[in-house]
Amino acid sequence: MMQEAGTAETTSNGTAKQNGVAVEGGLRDIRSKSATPSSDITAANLMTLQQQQALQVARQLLLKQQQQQQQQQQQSGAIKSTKSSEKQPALQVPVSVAMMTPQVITPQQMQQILQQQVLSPQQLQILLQQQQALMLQQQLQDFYKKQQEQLHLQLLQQHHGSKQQSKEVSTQQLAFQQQLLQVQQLQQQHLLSLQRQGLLSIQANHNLPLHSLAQGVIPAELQQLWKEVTGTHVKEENSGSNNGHRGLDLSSASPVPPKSILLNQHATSNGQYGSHALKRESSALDEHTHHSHPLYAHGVCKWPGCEAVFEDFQSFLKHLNNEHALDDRSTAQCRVQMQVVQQLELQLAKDKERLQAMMTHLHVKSTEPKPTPQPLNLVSNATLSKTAPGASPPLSLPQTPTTPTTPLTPLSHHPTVITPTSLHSVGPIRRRYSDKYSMPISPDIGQNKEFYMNTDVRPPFTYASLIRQAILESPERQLTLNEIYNWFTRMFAYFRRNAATWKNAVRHNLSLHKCFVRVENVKGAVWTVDELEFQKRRPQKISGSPALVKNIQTSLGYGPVLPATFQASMAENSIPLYTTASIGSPTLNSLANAIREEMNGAMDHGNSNGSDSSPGRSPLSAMHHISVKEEPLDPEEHEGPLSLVTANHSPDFDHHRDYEDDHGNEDMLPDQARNFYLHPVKEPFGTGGLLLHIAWPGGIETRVDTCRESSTLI
DNA sequence: GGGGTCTTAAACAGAT
DNA sequence: TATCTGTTTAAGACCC
Repeated sequence: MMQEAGTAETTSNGTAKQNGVAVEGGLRDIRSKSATPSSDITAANLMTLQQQQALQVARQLLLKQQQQQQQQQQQSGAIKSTKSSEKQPALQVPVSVAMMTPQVITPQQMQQILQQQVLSPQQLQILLQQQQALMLQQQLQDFYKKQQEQLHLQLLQQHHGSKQQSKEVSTQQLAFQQQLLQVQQLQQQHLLSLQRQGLLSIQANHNLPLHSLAQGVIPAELQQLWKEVTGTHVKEENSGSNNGHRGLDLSSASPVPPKSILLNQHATSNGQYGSHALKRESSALDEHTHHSHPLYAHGVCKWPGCEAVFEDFQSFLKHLNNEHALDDRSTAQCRVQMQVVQQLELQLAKDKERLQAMMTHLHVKSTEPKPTPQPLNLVSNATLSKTAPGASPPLSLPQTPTTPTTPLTPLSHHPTVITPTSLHSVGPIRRRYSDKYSMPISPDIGQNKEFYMNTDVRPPFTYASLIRQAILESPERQLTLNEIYNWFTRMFAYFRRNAATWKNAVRHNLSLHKCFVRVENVKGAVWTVDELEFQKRRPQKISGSPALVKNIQTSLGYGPVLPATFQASMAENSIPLYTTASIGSPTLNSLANAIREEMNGAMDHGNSNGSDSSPGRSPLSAMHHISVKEEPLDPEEHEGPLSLVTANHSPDFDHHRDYEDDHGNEDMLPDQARNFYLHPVKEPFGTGGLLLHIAWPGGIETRVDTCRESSTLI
């Protein structure tokens, strides 16, 4: 145990820390080490180009602002203090210029200038794109117009009121500072309020799949951005630029995102935020009185990147006021946090919309009255008759394969009604393994690879299945123990922590299951999968008992939803049980999905009999509309691009369903098909493919090579 | 309630 | 000696 703990420290890439920064940093490290290329490279490059363009625009605006500011200085005769300007770092000049120039600038320009101060071009590019989506820019413009007019008036008054330039400059600066401070304080109040909301939001959604942000600014990038920002200011502090009075330090006046923008940012995703801002302020004060603070938990300061430990709440408050006071550093941190929250909210809004559409879609489907709920030639009409008409098997967890915000894996038992609650069972909560039995592990991993890689969610597979998958994915179908470890950590964020636990479990499973064979190799001992042994367990117990079915499903990876009738059908048809081995191969293609779909169709029947032995379904089936229809199938009834009537030649298995490839593949199988039978003839350890012979009416056969993802007429 | 499966924890031994 | 690897046992949870 102690040894394993040590292993955890050395093999988890330092991700044992639960704070976001550490975790994300670890993820990034792992990603960079992973040989798997990112699928977002093209999109990322495109985004980078767009961001660079935006950056150029921002820089041009900065130059214009500088030029205009210089011209205005000459015209007004105002003497700027060269001393003060020289003091400011080059990067801060645009900010000061932007704030001090009594010229009206657009909110976009303002924001660009503001952010130019503390963020790198890449960071700025990201932020710029997000800022451009804001809607209350006109209000901001008006706000700043007024502020700048006041500043300008004050400047002129002070300018004419004094004849001594040095004194004039100092007076101007003081006025500027006062005005800026006033504006900043107003903005900061809103900023902190919103930032606090953002923190609460993040804490409340601690298990939010971070991968969901892959489409936008991924957390890792934000964390990196955050680190850079923090690092920048740490350097500034170390260089002594901070005078110790951060709250009043205007030497490097860093503007705060305008409050109107801040409000808008939340209003875009939640219209209640703005209206409740004051309430939250007051509630926050109440919380303070009870020694509860959103930025304080378990004696640790929750300010991003801080994590300072305090013995009591008062110390924390003191720390908060001193270390996180109103200054450019804090505002920059707030901006970053704001972006994080905004991204989360945007992503959440997208996913909510998607979820709503999916639920609506599935609700319509599930409530559609089936013309005839029972297919022909069903083996178990008695069991099927238990299914009420129209009570098609509910789809447990609908998700789109393109955005694995949550895994495409049904983690809960079939809910009668799909509710958001039923969909929120994602998380490290240990699920009963009957769920896992139903997982076709390879397709699921394929569909949810990004999700599992980036989200600390326990994969719904058994250790044995995962080990087998790891070994089968290897080129030589053999891995050392350490390589298996690496596969686990590479493929699943969940296994990047608690290494002592799961590594022990891996070793335990390797030793326990006969299907894992240890082979002495040149480079040491490697583990292989004895597929026959892996499959043998199933026929050994084939006796029609539930245990048999469960074992079959476990071995197949299709779970207990696979009805015994279909197993019997497979046995009769001499369909090798290693069919799924090819499915588990990297060459999985859409036709393998067809096989799964076929099985899922059978599963549907199994589910419809009300048996408790069907708690889960393939995640793919969850994405497809599957329904039982009476033959002949009316093409008009089909909503999907592909209408396939299948009638297994087995007398024990005959069902009809709609089929729609999850990739929209319409030409996979002709809809005139009346009979087809899976005839896998390949060996699973060969090319990893699967040959299927599909017999069509009229003696036409289609041979499908899953390796080549092609089909040819014979 | 019993059997089976799976996870987790732990102890132990041999190899490196 | 420390760590890794592999085996084994036990307990508990869950499902049928």
